[in-house]
Amino acid sequence: MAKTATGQVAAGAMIDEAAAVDIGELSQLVGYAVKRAQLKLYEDFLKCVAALQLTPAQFSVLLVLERNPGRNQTEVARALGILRPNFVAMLDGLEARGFCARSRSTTDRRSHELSLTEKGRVALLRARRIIASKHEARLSGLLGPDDRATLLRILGKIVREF
Amino acid sequence: MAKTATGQVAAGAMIDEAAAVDIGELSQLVGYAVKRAQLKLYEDFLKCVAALQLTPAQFSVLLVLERNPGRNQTEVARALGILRPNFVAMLDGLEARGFCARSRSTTDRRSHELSLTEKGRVALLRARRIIASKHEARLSGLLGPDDRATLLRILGKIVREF
DNA sequence: TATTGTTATACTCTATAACTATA
DNA sequence: TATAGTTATAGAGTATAACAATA
Repeated sequence: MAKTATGQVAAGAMIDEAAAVDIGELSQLVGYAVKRAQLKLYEDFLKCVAALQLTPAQFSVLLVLERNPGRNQTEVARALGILRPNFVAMLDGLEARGFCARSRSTTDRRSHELSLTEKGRVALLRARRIIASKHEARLSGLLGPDDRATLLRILGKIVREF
Repeated sequence: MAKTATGQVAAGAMIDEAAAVDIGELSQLVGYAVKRAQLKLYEDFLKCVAALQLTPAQFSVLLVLERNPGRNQTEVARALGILRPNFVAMLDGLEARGFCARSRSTTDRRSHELSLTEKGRVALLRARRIIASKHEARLSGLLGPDDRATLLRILGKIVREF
C-alpha cells in the first residue's frame, strides 16, 4: 500500500521515506522552465494526433504548404527551421502517403514547387480540428485566455528579439 | 550590397525578390512558440558556457548535486527527467573531469552516493556567474522583471498541471 | 522477487560535406 | 560560379530490454 514512488505523501500525514530531490534555482531559470514545458506540450500534441500518425513537425509542414503553395523546398524548410538535407526524407514520407506533391518548376528546373494534395488537405483539416478541440482547448482551459495570450506575446518576443 | 538572404527589406523601400513564407496559424500555437523559444534560449546558453565546456544538462546535474549531496543516481536522474541508463555516461563524463564522485553506500551497497568535488564546486560557481551575468541578464533586459516573472509563473503551471 | 547501476541497442533529431543537375 | 535537391554520414538525445550485484 501507499504507492509513493514519485515522492508524494500518503494519507494521514505520513512522511515519505525519501524526501523529494530539490532542483533549487533550476526552477527559476527560464531556459529550464521552457524546456520542461516544451516536453509536456510535445508529449500531449503527439498523443492527440497519434490516430492520424502525424508528428508536430509533419503537421507544421502541411500547414505551411497549405498557406504557401508553389514554394520550393529551400524556402519551406528555412521558414520552419529545418535544414534542407533533413527536409528531403520528411517530404518523401509525406509524399509517399499522398499528402503533398513535388513538381519541377518550369522557370527553374532545379526547384520543386510544393503543393498539398486533396488527401493532404483532408488530413490537415482533421489534425487541425483535433489539435484545436483537444490539445489547445485543454491548455486554454488550464491557463485562461489572458495568460495564454500573454504567454504567446512573451515567447514571441524571445523568438524575434533574443 | 543589400544582403537580404533572410528576406529582410533593404534600405529605400526596396521589395525583396521573394516574399517571406507565411507560417500562418503556427505562430498562434503555444507548442510551436515554446519550441522556437526553447531553441533560442538553448543556443544562447550553450554559447555562454562554451568556455567552461558545459552543456545545460551537465550544468543542471552539478546544481542538483550541490543541493542534494548523498543522493543516488536513480533519484538525481529522475528529478531531472533523465533516464537512468542515459545518466550513466553523463556521470562518467563529469566524474572523469573531476567534477563529481560516486561512492558506494554503506547502508545499501547497490547505490552510489553522489557528491560534488571541490573542482566541481568551482566549475559550478563560474558557470552560475556567467549564466547570471550574460544569459539571464540579457533575457531580463529584454523582457523586464514583470514579464520574466509572469513567464516563469505560466510555464510552471504548464509543467505542474498540464 | 525487486532494485541499483550498467551495457547494449535502436530510433529520432540535428548537423556538415559533397555530389548532380541546373542556372 | 552559384544554387536546389539530394546522399551519406556523424553526433546528440532519448527509449527499452536485460544482466550482475545486492536487497
